[in-house]
Amino acid sequence: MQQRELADLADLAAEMALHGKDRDDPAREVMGLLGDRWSTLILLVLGTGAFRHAELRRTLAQLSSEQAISQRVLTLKLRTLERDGFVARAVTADVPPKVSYALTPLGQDLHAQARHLIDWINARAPQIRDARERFDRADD
Amino acid sequence: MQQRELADLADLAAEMALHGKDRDDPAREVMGLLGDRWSTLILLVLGTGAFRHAELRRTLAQLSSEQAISQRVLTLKLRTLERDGFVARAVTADVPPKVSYALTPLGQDLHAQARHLIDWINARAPQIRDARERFDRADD
DNA sequence: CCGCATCCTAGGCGATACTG
DNA sequence: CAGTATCGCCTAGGATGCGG
Repeated sequence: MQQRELADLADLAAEMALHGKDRDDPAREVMGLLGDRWSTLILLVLGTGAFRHAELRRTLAQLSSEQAISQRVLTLKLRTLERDGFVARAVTADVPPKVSYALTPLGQDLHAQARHLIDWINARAPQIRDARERFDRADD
Repeated sequence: MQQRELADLADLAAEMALHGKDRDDPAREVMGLLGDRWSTLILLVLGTGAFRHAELRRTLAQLSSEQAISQRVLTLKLRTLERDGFVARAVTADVPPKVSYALTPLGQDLHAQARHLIDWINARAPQIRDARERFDRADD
């Protein structure tokens, strides 16, 4: 049971690219995006079309059932998504200028991955809930 | 651009199941698992077989390049994974008793999802890095 | 309307020391 | 060896107020 891993572990490390800890390596960070409070939801909403900042904020509030994202955090999340190339920020030449956000092709691709994962989880939700119930009961 | 969403948003909400905020609904929490510092890595390692607590801790340390998980957090993460039915905890009747952890079938399934996602990200890593570089350069 | 700066809190995580 | 308890840090994220 000791030698077995030596081969496997090598590519595991490569897979997660966890050499240092805060490498600029996308793997951990993108996983982090999907796991955080808002990014995935933003992805889901932008998947339906382009949104302006305030409009997006209102929509997120609806979806999240009255619990709104602060504008500070929305700006932060959009910046991160934009920096990674998942979201494009467009500013009109109007006066006053209007800012709108939309998914890039890469962002649409990520959006698809996220949906796939969410669907998988939702399909397993009953199993998971059962497991939790059993665990909490056994534990007394 | 306003009416468009009304239909879509309904199932978006259902999809993420974000009714309250801290529902016992698995979707957000499992996404959170994948995004946190250790859970995915634990999944990856347990994907190669069963491990005892200390052994697992050492292995994780290797993979994460000398940055070890604290035993407190390892216990926490294993508990969460166990509670959700992804990991099974087995105790031998020996003296002294030995504890070992392994993936359940559901856990192996999640492991496969995680790998798939990681592979997707790694395949896009160059694009993402390019986007970042462009963003950081433009931003001055 | 968009974004920034400031302040504050809750929770994740690490370190250490202690029990069965 | 497995697990718990205490502590302290550090970051995500909320609230509010200002400037463009």
